[in-house]
Amino acid sequence: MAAPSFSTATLTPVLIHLLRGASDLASIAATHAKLLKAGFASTLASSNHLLAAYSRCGAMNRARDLFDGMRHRDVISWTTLMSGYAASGRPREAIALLRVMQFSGVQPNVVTLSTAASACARLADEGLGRQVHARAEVAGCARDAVVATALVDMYGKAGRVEDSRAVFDGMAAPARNAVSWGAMLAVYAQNALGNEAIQLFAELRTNGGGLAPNHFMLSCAVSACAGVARLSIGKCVHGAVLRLGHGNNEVIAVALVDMYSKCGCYEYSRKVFDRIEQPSLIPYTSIIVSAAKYGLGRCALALLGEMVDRGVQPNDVTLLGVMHACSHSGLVDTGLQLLRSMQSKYGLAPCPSHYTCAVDMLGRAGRLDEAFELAKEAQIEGKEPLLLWNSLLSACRTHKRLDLATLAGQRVSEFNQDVAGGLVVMSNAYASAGQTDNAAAVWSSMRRRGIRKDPGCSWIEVKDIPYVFYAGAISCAGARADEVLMLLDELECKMREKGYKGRLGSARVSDGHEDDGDEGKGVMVGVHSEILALGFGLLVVPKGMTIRVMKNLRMCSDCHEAFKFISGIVEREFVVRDLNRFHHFKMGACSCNDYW
DNA sequence: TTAGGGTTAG
Repeated sequence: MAAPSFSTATLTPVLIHLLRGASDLASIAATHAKLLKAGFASTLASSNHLLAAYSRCGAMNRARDLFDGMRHRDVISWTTLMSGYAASGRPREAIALLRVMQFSGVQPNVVTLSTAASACARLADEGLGRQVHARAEVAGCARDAVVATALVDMYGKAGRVEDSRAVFDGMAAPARNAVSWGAMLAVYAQNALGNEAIQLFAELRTNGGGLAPNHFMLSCAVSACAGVARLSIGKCVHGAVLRLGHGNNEVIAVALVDMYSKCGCYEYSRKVFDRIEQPSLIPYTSIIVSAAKYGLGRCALALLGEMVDRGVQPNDVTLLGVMHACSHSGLVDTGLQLLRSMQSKYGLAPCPSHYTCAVDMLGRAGRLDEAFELAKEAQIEGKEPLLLWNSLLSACRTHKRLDLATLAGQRVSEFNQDVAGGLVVMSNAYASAGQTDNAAAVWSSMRRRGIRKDPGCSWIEVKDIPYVFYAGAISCAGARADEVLMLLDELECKMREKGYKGRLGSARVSDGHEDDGDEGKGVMVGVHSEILALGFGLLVVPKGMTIRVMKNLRMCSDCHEAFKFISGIVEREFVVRDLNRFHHFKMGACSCNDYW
């Protein structure tokens, strides 16, 4: 019997099959050598297979050499190389190839253009993205499901949400599939437009042609609820997650941990986390960051220990979370130790944000000279030092160290970008020290320079509807506005009897955390937004239920005191989420023990 | 048949 003989015609498919399964450079190179030996390496199809294989394992230099040596290249060769560059973190080179390709007379197809759009998304480059969009229009494929979805994602990553939506709306209904819906949801969620995301998620039911939410859409929906702290909707989505069988999906679980934490329910976060079987880096980081927001420093430290014991390496975000937890629970020296040991213990160099956290921690503990030394030591470049000096400035104000405030204020004013926050703090430092002329000068300089600060606002969700309050503006309470003001008036009297020294509302030099409220139609000019939200909550949230107030800025110390008093007087529990953390008020005290 | 789209911590 004759020995089996393989012709090159049968050998090539075998080798190509080998290439497809190969993920390491060595085996790809070996197959490449065999193809060369068989004399088939230079056919277009084999070369394309080799290109794909090298690209898949990230060997872009090998792929490029091969590509440069090819006698003929078709649209697949070009697209394969583009895709390889985009996937290996070199999206700019991918886009550059698109130009050369067209120059060499090869026309891009839908695959090329979707690859190009996704490369632009990685760059978050709107200008390049628009060029790709225009090419897709010219080629007549801008409404192709994949191209359009990549464009939706691209505009979203570049922060152009309306353009994303226009592309999404321009897709013919049959072209819209689960991926395009998911992409649009992600755009809203990633651009802090949680309410729009929630609305789109609801639209899926009516206009989605029977599409069921998949794990992508669910994680986006949960994350959208987290962003706008919509607890009741978040719980509904959680229900859908369980019903649809995604209870064991780690990505969704992380989104849920984050959502419950941002909605003021740490216990639920913890429950969701505890159900994750082998939590990896991101779940651990997420629960640590949650614990930090609730001032659970020891708990965060325990979680860090647990993850290290399980062989999960923390990263810079994890350690920042632990430092915040230390900061929010008064474990100042433990937090500093962590900063000092992160390089030796975890191989991570401290980032500007770690220094900022440490400086903030020392500043709030009144250790201002140490904070100053650390701030000087931190060799930080770029935008970050603004935050660092700003936080120090704030601490100088609290602890009435005008000597250091002036120094920090100088550093803050060296930054030309986004100075509003810093100037407000500077003005408050003057005001606290009784230098009202200087305080007013800073304000007028801000007005002259057209610098505005985001207005402070607080909101409360009642029966799925968010009510947003601004300082001094009670109109959001609608017909109950007068009742709210009367209630607050009455509460203020009772608080005074119990020793409250602050003022719920009155005309005064702004303490800066809110500055441009209404002129005040009611009796309380200048009353802070969280007080109004609380007053409204006391009227409409049934007794026995916790009142949850969200705020976009840090709570001021006056309001914090007021909330403590009120919780004792009305015997109710309040949870306030401010910019940094949660405060749980109960029986006249706050869970933060006045660290914030 | 070798190339394409969406998710989680800060």
